[in-house]
Amino acid sequence: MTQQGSFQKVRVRYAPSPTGYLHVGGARTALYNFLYARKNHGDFILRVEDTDEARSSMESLRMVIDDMQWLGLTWEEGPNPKTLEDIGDFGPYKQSARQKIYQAVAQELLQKGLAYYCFLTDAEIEQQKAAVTAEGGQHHLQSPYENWSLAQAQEKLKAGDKAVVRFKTKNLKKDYVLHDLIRGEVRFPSDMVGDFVLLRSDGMPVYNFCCVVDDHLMQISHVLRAEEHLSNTLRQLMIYEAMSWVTPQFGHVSLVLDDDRQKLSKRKGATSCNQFRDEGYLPEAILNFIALLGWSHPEEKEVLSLKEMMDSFSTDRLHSSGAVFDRVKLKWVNAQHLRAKNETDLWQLVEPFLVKNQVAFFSSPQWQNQALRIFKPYMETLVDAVELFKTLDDKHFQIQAESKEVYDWPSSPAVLKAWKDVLEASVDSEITEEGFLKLQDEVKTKSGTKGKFLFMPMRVAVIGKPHGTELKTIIPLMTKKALVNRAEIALAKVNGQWN
RNA sequence: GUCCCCUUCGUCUAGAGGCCUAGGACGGCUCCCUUUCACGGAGCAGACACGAGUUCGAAUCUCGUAGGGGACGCCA
Repeated sequence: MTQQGSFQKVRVRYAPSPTGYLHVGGARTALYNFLYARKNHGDFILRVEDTDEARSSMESLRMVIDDMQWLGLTWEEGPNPKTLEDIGDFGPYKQSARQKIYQAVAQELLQKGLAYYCFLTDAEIEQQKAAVTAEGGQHHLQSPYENWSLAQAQEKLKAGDKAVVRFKTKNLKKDYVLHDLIRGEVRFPSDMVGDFVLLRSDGMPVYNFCCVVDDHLMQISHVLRAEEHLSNTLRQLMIYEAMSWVTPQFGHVSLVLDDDRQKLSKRKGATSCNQFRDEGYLPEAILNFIALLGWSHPEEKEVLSLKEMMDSFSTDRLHSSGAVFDRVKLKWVNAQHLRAKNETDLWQLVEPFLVKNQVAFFSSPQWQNQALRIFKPYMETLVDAVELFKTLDDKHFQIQAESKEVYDWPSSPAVLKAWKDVLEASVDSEITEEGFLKLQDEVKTKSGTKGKFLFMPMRVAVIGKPHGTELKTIIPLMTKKALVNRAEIALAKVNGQWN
């Protein structure tokens, strides 16, 4: 009999296999586990499932850990984020370093006759599969070795033959019932699976086996994981029963899908956390957005801080159908978090993007704060700052094609001429908001225009396009010299040709 | 193919038998604010996959059908 529940303390884990970047689907699973731990004053453990030696790498582990750090999902136990050395009392936390543990458990199952050495080769398995498929039957593997005695098998092993250890699924109870936190009662017929591998022929354990062993040994109380593992749970339940171990509470969250309702794919755009970081997304926005893909706040709040999520998280608000990853809504969520930041903090985030794109800026914090105050409502991501700040950098100044219509107005040359003259006549080297308002009045009188016929040509002469920020707010951020220079370029253009 | 899971506006979701003429958010559209754009504000359109039951009453419970997804590895 396997029991469910009855653990001293909430202990949850996120167990990535380090075979690439941290995918947003994985990040969501990590987040749910993290939130559950924080809400229930439990432990959050990072376990590294690196038993697939061919695909796992230290570089990938590094990437996953960096992304988790960036997101702010911290763990009590697992690899130290800097040194990668284990922290915690239940280590090692890398499965590749736990082989002896798995082998001991496998031995116990072997001794009890609940598992057996199987010497079937790949070719033999293929052959058997083909034969069974031909007659349309169920293709569970039938191993001729399932009833061999341990001594018999060990002799063959000594002779140098390679064998895997298989779990024996004959003689088990008819079906297994899983009480899933999200899906309720799920019943699996035990003949759904055949004798599955526990240990590979090189002694390395296979996922379903080490997962159970580790969850038990690490005293994991709750397992929140992706739906793709739902049918694996049957195998795991069988192992728990064979070892008479108490099972944790399982909860299977559904998959994150692309807009074509397929599993999220790279072809449609970013899918990994580091890509979103490069695209100017805030970690709190990513967290907020992915949390809402399958979970909802009790008061239906949409813009949430990590703290608010930690305080209000519960598994009963997790739901079971697949969720499409809507990049448009992610942008909106990002904009909300971005606008909630004060200018000083925001500058810290924006500056690296400007530097990377060689956009010049003034070092004065007053200038930076003022610029951000103006640009914030125009920004959805940090990269948006690049185009915005370019308008203030002379080497990026150019009259955009969309300005042509404005320049074709008969009154526009007069406005530009007046603007340039008035600017040059001005005694100040920096133009304040009040100063600009005076100049603007002069231009109005001199050119005899008003409304959009006045403002649009002037805006083109300042930022290179007819739409954008209010002139009186942006002009104080520029030097008179730069403004005169731009006015000259604009005037030359309006008098010349559009090519 | 077999087994398992899922199915509410285009998308994310609220909804635990009467509070549902189905609520919110993103997106769309309209209007307001505004010299433009953006922000902000107000409003409009838009969904219970289908079919049978159970019940006085069903988005909610049951069963079927259809569609989607997942698993069937010496991957995780």
